[in-house]
Amino acid sequence: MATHPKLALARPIAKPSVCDGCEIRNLTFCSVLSREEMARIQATVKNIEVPAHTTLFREGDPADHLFNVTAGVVKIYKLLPDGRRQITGFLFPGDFLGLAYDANYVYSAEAVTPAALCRFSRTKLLALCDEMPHMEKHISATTSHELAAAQDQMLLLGRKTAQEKIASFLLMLLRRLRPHAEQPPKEDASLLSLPMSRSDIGDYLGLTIETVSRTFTHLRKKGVIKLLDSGHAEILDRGRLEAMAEGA
Amino acid sequence: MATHPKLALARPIAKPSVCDGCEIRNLTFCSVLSREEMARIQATVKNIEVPAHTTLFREGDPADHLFNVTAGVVKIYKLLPDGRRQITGFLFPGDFLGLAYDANYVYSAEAVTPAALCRFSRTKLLALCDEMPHMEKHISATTSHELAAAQDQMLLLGRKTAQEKIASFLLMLLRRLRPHAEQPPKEDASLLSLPMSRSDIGDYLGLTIETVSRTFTHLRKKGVIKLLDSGHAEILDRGRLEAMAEGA
DNA sequence: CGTATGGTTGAGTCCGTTCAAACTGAGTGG
DNA sequence: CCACTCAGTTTGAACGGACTCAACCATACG
Repeated sequence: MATHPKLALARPIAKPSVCDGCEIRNLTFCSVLSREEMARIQATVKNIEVPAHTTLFREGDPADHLFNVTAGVVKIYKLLPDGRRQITGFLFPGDFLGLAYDANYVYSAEAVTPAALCRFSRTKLLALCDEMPHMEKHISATTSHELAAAQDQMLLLGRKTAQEKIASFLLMLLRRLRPHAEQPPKEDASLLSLPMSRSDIGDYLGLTIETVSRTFTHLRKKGVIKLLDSGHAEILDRGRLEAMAEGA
Repeated sequence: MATHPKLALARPIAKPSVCDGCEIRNLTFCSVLSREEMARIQATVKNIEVPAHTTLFREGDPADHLFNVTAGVVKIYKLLPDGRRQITGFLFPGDFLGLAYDANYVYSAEAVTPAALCRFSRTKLLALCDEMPHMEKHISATTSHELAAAQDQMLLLGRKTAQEKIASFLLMLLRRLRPHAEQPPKEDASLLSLPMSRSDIGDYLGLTIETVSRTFTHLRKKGVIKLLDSGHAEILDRGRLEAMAEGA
């Protein structure tokens, strides 16, 4: 699969004040923090960069850390004993990561592309939450949001056809992934990068790789999308795709 | 389907101090409230009782209220335009209900059995959250819990077979539904009431009613469960069922 | 180049669906 | 008390969408 070597270097981390130059700060709970509060957070944070396919943690591991994705794409997933896998989410810059039930992670996390993350000590961040209720509020709003998204995904997994699933997936990516880079809508905003493998897409949508591939070609033949290469697509008829996603 | 006429009357509501006698208080955020805080909450709460199949609210409705289920079973679900339905959860006494994205419900809710609920004004409860951080913390912990459950359900919907789905479902009910009434484990704790219709079970598991029915009989013929009537079952071999639920 | 990995395409199969009919049990009214 | 209805459930037979198995193709890499 086409990797994205530039991504890992796209956001050089300035050592002295990591968070000041943070381009995705306004997407996270950091956006509600004052200057002093940011300083306290920064004392507990570590910026990490990982190559693609790095496992960040596994389901069942002690949940020592929480993360914010700052660059790249991360997937979270659960496994059945025989290896069947369900990807429960793709995470993009600004997304929060590390939900734990009591003290252990309830899912595994792996970098899809080269990725950068802010790593927090779980206990320290939770302690800071007690002192900064507005931050806690932001996090809990995020969790509610994720729960709503999870329910949408349940509808998709339980009741949509392969074609509807793929259409929904492409639209989700279009919403979440700013087209290619952070350039303004110069080029048509319908260009879409598919950083994850067909296998990942299948495990996210409850399909096999073959069905994913066939459905892509089917949409291509219908003239709804254009496949540039396996990692890039263009949405030719967004309205049609939106209709398909809801089964119309 | 067999309704449960006794349920609606099972918890007589004493007008003067509704919450004092609340049997499920320790299951909700009320458990962390002091006496004075309870009094403030009580001023905003209304106890409602509804017959089976009452719609509490619909997806898209203005989210004016939040609810705690105090008796009975409630289902929450989402619909596709053509009527396909995904039930995203069954709620039991103690469960919290009413997640809203901005100001509108993101799912519909309907009583499965006769049910009783505490109804809160959303704005008032959110205001009280600001003053009672421990209550807010409890609610947000609940939301995290629900998110973890939602991810389990995604694994089920995306990757499990019909048999594994039904096995998982029965075990979920066994965990959530105290066998029959609130009597201590006098009778064997493997008795299970199935208050929802086959259609509800199907829409919860991403199956048709026929497949649900067939899978039940299949499990019966295997000797894993016993079907008393369409609304009651007995788990004969829990270990086997647990193995089946995970695909072993 | 040859090899490897991931993606596409084809053929055949199967699990769950669809369509259809029979059954069950609760409620109703003669 | 029984006949009748009706909604929900069960069972049967046939179908089909997605899966499995397998071959082929494209791009990356040593």
